[in-house]
This record gives sequence, C-alpha cells and structure tokens, in this order.
Amino acid sequence: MPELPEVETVVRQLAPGLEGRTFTGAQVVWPRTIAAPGVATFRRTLPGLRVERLWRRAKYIVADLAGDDGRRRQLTVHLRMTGRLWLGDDREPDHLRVLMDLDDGRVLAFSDVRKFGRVGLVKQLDDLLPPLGPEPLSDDFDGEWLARALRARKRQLKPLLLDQSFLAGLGNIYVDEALHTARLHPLRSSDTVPRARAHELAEAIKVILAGAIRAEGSSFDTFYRTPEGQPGRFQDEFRVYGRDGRPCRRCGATVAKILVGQRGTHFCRRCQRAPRGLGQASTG
DNA sequence: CAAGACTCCTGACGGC
DNA sequence: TGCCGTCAGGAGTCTT
Repeated sequence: MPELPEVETVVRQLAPGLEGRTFTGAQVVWPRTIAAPGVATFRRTLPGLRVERLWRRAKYIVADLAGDDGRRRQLTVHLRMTGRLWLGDDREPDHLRVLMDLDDGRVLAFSDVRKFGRVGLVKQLDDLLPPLGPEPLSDDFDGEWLARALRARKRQLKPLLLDQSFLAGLGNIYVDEALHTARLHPLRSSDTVPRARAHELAEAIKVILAGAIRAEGSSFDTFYRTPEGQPGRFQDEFRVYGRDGRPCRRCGATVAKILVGQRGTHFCRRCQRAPRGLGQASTG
C-alpha cells in the first residue's frame, strides 16, 4: 500500500511531465472519489489551471495550480490502498475513477480498485488536509524530537507511529520495519522508550524511508506500481513485513504476526522484547 | 486521552 | 466448478 516512499516516487516521476502543463478538462467516473468540491464544481474549476509545482506532504500528492485569471488552487491526491496515478496513455482501462485532460493531449489518470483513494481541489490546503505531524525526512524530525514526543504520550508504539497527526507518512510496512530495526516491541508503551532507543528509532525511520525511496517503493502484490508501470524493489529488503513464520534476518528466530489496532503486525519475539506486563497471550 | 470497533471497497484465496 | 466466508488495510468516525 502506498506510504511515504511510494507517494514520493509517484511525485518524482510525474513532476517533470506535469509541471508547466495546463488542465483542459476532467471526467469523473466514480463521483465519491472527489473529496472536494462537488463533482460539477471540480469539473468546472479544473480547466485553465496550470501546474506550477508537484510535491508531497505526508501521503498526499499536491499540485499547486494557477490560472491566467489569477485563480489559485491546489489539487490533492491520496492513493490510500490501491490508487494509481499516471500520465499519458490508455494503460490499465479498468478501475478508472478520474481522468484529467492536459493541454499537451495527454491525460492524468487516477485508477483505484478499492475506491478508497480521494482527489480534491481546494483554495487552501488546510481546508482538506487533517492535522499532520512532521515529515520524517525533514530536519524537524530527529532523535531528540522523537524522544520527547514518545515520552509526552502514553500509547502503544505501533498505533502511535501509524498516527499521521503524530508523524506523517509512515504506514503498516515501514512501521514494522523501523520497529524491528530499532528492536522495539510494537505494543510497548511510548513513554517507556529510553532516550537512546528513541534516537535509534528515528535513525531507523530515516534510513528505511530513504532506502525505500531509492528502490522506488515496495510492491509485494499487484497493487502498487510506479507511474511508469514498474513495481518497486524495496520488498526484497523487508526484514519482518510479510515474513511471519520465516526466520528473522537478524537472529533467526521465527517472525511472529499479531493483530494490533486491526492491523497485521510483524515482529521478532527475540529481537523485540515484550514490554513488562505483557504476557505471551497478549502478544499473540 | 487511549484504545477498540466499525465503515468504506474489491479481489484473492481457502474450504467444501 | 462454483459458492461463500474471510482477509487485507488508510483513515475517518464513533463508542467505551
């Protein structure tokens, strides 16, 4: 599922072909995909708006738009689970949800098997984006910040790191990978993490995300593909995600899978010690 | 505030 | 072969 590295890859591949182009029209195949405004307003507003810059915030793809008449808007795309965004051809005719025409004759296409993805068009980004924590690859996020932030809360690490208002961009895969690298149990309470381990976790998050971006994301099923149609390569470097029942790549113990907050959670019982007060029963 | 359940969706997959 | 139940999960919402 697209997380920060996958969304970043989409932005990097699309930006050169999209920046400078002007939208000329739009078709909405599945109305609920449009988060804002209404479908009619979306279709009426988009034509004439030129893409000044394509960038990413958390897992949102954002296009800054400007019209000759001085209008300013921002187009947002959230891929959620199975959304795909690409430029140009008529590849993948199935599951198309929104088609946005460009002045060079190409189309910015959004497809989405499970229909969770959303496209928005707003005057101000704050009108659409929920509260978001810092970007994990920015200087705003480091071991010191994380140590304090963990201590200020009292929440299980896994759900906390998935919480976009705490830290932006992580999803199920990279949280499991980062906790494994930092040898922290997913159910451990955030306020019990020692300062040094918080620094390790922050470093793990940065290293893993950067590595995943270099590998153009992770593709372990048929869903995520880059805008150029290629699968990512980071799945080959997974340490725990999807590896339940197989040996831990660090210590050889069998990787466990439990449910945490309705999400499959993979970890090594030997490398990632159960926190005090959590018996075997509650750790799966 | 924390945590769990529920919802939105479809396709893949296991069992019979 | 086909039918049915289950599972997967990002994130918003609601309940405990």
